[in-house]
Amino acid sequence: MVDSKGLALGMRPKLGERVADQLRERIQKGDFAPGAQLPTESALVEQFGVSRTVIREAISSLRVDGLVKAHQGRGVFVCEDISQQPFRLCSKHLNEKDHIEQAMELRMCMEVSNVELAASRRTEADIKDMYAALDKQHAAHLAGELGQIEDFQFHLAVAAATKNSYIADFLRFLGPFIIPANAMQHMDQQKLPAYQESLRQEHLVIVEAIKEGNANAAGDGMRAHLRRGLQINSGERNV
Amino acid sequence: MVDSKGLALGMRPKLGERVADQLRERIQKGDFAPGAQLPTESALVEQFGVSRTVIREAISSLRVDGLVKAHQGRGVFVCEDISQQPFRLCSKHLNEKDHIEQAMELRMCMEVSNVELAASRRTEADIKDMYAALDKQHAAHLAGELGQIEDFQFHLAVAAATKNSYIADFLRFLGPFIIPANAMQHMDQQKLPAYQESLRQEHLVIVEAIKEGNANAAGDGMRAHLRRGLQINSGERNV
DNA sequence: TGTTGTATGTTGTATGATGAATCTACTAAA
DNA sequence: TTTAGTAGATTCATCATACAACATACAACA
Repeated sequence: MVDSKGLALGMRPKLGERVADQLRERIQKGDFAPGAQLPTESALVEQFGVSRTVIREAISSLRVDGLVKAHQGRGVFVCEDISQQPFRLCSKHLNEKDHIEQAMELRMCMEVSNVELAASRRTEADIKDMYAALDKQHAAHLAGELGQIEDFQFHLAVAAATKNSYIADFLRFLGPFIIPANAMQHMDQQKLPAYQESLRQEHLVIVEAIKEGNANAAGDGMRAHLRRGLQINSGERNV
Repeated sequence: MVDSKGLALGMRPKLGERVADQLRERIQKGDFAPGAQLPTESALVEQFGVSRTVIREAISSLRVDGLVKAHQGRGVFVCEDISQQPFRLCSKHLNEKDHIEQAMELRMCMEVSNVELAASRRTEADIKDMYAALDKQHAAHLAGELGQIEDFQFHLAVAAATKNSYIADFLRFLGPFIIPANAMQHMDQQKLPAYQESLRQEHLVIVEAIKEGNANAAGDGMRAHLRRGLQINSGERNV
């Protein structure tokens, strides 16, 4: 213990997180090699001057992150392969604009290839799902809504046609980063219907290409579709 | 409390994880809507019949996963946007073969598009980095090593040339899923040098295309390169 | 030699208490 | 009535302690 109030650490945010960050850092710096045992909880209690509750909270974080593995009766060990570490799009180091642009670009990379795969593997049911999503989006547009959710559902239907669950999962993961970036909500109300109609046409081009099994055309369509969305978002708000 | 031994839950793995899984399920099922408050710790203690320690451990997991946010003095709330949820390739539902294939395919989708971006944005320094990685790989081959790490370094250098940190991060994330899948370690020692030389040629084709800014050629080269790796891994072990 | 018991150390779980942040309801003043 | 302020209740954060479950090493024994 450092003092009666508590803290060798500063304590602004939760103590457990601060301890977790420090341990994470030491692990990634190689201070604790893969496979090595971390100091015991009681040792960490002394080192950090916090209670065992906090230490356990910190180690719990590292465990969820797949960085360490705890064994009852033995100790806590750094994972040999950190392959279980999750992927995050942390926007800490980037400003909002770059964050959205890079996330969109990541999505574009994925989807252009996806749609090519989808074109070679789609079934009749997949095509039907895509049209169904487009119909729902159209209905949303007619109802005066933006239809962003339905738009995304279409892209998910394309991803599903790849028959690769990881691809669909990844697009689902990217979803929340993309949807709020859509510039439609800032768009001139006058121009909205025309924009929505052009969206629909782009989508239809993509579906047709997938239906025909034309991977190149599908890829080109998707690239053009997303690139236009990217441009609208990045430079031309309120045009 | 259910009985003196402790368990309304079964308890084989850690109690905290079981509670966390149940809560996660209820959240994703919509039982607790986004923004809604979870039952208080003491309420959960009664519901699950476990101690506060376990409940807090479970909530800690959900917090690290970005599913909930705890506020001192107010309660624990389901996140409005779950956009902070990390992405994982969990192989639970897939057998090992499908897992590797789908992960490889995900990588292929990414890299084919990456390399096209890289071809349009690369600087002299990027090209230099790529050649440096290839040289190291060649040296490793000559030293009788597999050079898988160096191989991956080359691909990271390509990703870096996109100037999009998320793309590079994502490839780094995929790395551990890919590297152990490489079939080189199962390959006939006689054929290894020839295989390594062909790898080198494929890599060189890609670099040349990037250098010339030829996105199509770079994409084709990468696609061919990775597709061959996929085939070797999937069907032709120990040939 | 091979097996069993025991001691010790580690994480997992339970429990009670205190502190800090927040919310609610009530009171007092304008 | 409206507003500001205060007191109390609620809730999570942290601390401290104790015991249970498990792993390991080693001594005791057949």
